[in-house]
Amino acid sequence: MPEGLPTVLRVALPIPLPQCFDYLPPKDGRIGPDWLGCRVRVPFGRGDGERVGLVVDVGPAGHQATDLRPVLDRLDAEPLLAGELLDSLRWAAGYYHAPLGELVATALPAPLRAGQPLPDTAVHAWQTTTGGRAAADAGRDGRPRRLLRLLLAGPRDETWLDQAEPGWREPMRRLQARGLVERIRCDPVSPAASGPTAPAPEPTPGQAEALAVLRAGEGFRALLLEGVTGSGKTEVYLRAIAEVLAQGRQALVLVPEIGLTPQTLARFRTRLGVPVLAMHSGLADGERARAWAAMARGEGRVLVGTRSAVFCPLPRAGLIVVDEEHDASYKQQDGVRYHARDLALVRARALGVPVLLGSATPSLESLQNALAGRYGHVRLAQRAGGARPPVVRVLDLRRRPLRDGLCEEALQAIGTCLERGEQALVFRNRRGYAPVLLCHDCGWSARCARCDSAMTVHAGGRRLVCHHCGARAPVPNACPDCASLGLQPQGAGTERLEQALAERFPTARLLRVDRETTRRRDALEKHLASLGNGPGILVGTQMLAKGHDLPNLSLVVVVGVDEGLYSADFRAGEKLAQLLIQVAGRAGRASKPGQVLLQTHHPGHPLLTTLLAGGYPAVAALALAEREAAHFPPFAHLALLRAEADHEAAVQSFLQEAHRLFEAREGVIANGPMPAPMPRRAGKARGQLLLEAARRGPLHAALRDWLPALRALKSARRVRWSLDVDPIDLY
DNA sequence: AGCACGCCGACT
DNA sequence: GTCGGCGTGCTC
Repeated sequence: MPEGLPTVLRVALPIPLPQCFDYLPPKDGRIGPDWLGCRVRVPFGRGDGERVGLVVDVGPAGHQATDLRPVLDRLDAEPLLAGELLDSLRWAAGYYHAPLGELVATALPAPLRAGQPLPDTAVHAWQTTTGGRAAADAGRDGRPRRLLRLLLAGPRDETWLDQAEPGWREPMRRLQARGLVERIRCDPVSPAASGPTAPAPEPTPGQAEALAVLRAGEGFRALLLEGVTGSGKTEVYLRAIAEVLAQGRQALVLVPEIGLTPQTLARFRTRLGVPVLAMHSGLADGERARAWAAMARGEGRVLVGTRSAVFCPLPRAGLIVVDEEHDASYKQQDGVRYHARDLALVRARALGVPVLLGSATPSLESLQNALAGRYGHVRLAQRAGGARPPVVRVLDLRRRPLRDGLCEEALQAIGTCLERGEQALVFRNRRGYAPVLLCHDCGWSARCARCDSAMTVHAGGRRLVCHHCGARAPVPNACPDCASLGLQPQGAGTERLEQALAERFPTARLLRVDRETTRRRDALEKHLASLGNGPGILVGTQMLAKGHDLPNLSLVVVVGVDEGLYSADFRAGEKLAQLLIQVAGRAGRASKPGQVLLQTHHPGHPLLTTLLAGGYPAVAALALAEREAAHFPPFAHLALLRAEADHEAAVQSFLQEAHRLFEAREGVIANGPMPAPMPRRAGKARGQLLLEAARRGPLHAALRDWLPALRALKSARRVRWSLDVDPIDLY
């Protein structure tokens, strides 16, 4: 061993510092390459602070080692995070310019982050004992005896019992106490009983083509599967996953935040015939850790999860699917601001497996990759089962009176729809009663004291609420500026629409779905189930744009299209088109064609005329041409430095100094400081600096040099700042 | 991010 | 005379 350079463990810690930390072997132990990827408990900082970190390197100390401390404990006998996943985390740390320790912390479920052992993932089943088999015919009829009879046919695993016999645990325990049944461990890969599987329908030509493309190659390849609602994208996923399972490999399916419903999971389960693990924010920490561990051990075969599931280990990976790949919920908006779809691509490449990106309205990024030949591209044109696309009409609002946000023509269409015994959906992307409270005499409007935004009128016009900071206030009796009594709620949110529709159609069933009426994930399903298939009206926000099939829905009215037409955000057009297509897709899924009405004051706007004439592909082509001309993504790459502080001056001086530090470079432009679209929010002043580059290389090289200098700035200590690589929203 | 150390205001 | 404000510096 050379002098002065002892072999140390390089440990990544969950701390916002760019470097890793070197530690000596534990007091009595030796270290070797087998430590790589294991968690360790280490002393950290002054006093008796301790942290859990991950060994990411074993080798000679990076610098002269005089003050190194030994690790306290090794927490894993076998590496927890190594190989491809650790490599991908390293890549992500470099790409997002975040500390590796923070990526590791993001990838691990909370219990593992805290140092707990990898949880037990054994699957347990129940079977009868010899005594139990003898006793099955004797005794009274009842629940215990029914359970006993059930087990006579063979052992049943606990997941199966949960579904088939809710509340089975208590009677089963009593049977166990009488020595009639016993609990056994069973092989998780071939569970004792996985229930019946549903037959696969015959694939359509489009589906067959997509599957053929997937089968054609070996190793990594990306396929963009573009298909309208109801064209059978899920069927392609299911078949592709089934093929992967048949080879004994694992599949990861990413879904948007609101897409992970019990129905989705049930569909996967019954078709695939293997346990399907779920991972989403509604899960308890222990459950997440169990799903993660099951995948890590190769026992879990299929994982369906939201954004963070992209960090699950896949030792026997066969396929990654990203459903609704354009969905903004794949972008993490705090901490390490990663994009799960992009990381799915990176991991698929590193794992040497195909990745399937599905959407009715692909992101311009993915579309451009497909057009450039980097991704395969299959369009599923027609809806399965011969259903016809909805008829879209624009309702010109100019010079037409609005009744609480709806024009007479829309109201009549809703009436006709109800008379036919069908359902109508009124879509409005604003909750509350009215977006603005205005004084008709002097022009005053109610604004939030802590944000640069108007307060929304709620509770039928009695309360003011700020949607950005949650501030509440009563609606004043008179205008605070001119004492006029002419205060009027302007515009209509979902609450007002609901009220107006209730007045106009007093006997109709009416259901409002927004964040106020629907807090929990499964509440949406319950609400929709309560509406049933009978005639009725749904009023709601984005939450209604997808999920749950509504076969009797034949009319969609979109209120408030105009806000998206003239937004400052360069992605607004893309987002509006995606939303309109998603919502329109709700209409007429069964045999009858649906109708979609768009209320607008700008019937001639190119986005609307293009959408009507050529659908999403035409809008996307137009938007891509605009982006190329304006040097915006996907034809340029962005990074956004955001800052916020109590005082505007702190934000400004930090961003100015940051800009000054950013030396002129070939191929990278720094713009700003520029005001955030909402310069003050929840009492904090906010600002930003935007970096643009035609190529990623120079941008990342610049960031690598710039960030250490930024961290050293005195003014950086007076603000909260963060870097967002590939920002989705410019604020 | 924590956490400790360090120099200046209103309280027992 | 002290308790405590958060500015600043450091963490293998």
